[in-house]
Amino acid sequence: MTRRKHYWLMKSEPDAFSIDDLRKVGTEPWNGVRNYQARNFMRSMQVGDGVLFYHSNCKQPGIVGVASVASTAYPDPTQFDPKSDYHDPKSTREEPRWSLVDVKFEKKLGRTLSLDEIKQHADELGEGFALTQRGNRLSVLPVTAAQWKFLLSLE
DNA sequence: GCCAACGTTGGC
DNA sequence: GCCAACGTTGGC
Repeated sequence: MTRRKHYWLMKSEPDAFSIDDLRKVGTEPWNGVRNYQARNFMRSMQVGDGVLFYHSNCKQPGIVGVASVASTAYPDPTQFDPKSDYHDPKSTREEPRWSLVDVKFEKKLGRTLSLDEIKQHADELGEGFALTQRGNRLSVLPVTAAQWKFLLSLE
């Protein structure tokens, strides 16, 4: 079953894991997502989907690179690890609560598309752009093909 | 470091 | 099932 490529935006704190870190390792299991909506988005991802890599909680928040989905969703191993910050004692191997996908580096943008700049294009991006919706803290969110194309045209 | 916004938890 | 308390996110 094939379907059209979908697009996503995934946030990461550069102090913890930056676009340069992703370039270094190539592919990274996107562990630690502990929000059901974000998890459900990951479960609907397919290999080859496009990912905008976003730096959050830092000096210049914004889109810094492009990645792709490199696996379908599978259980996040950190949920079973008592020593991990992401350990979830309520999750079992029989019925894992949390999932992740592997994310693969594609490219780093020539410049950061800052949140400030993105907000200035609210009209082109439309009402439905989850990133700039008030109070939205989702770390994984969908991007339409039109939004994807527009955002990357800003580079 | 502050704090608004939001999700989750748990007592009732 | 309500909702207050608490924890987290993330811009500023």
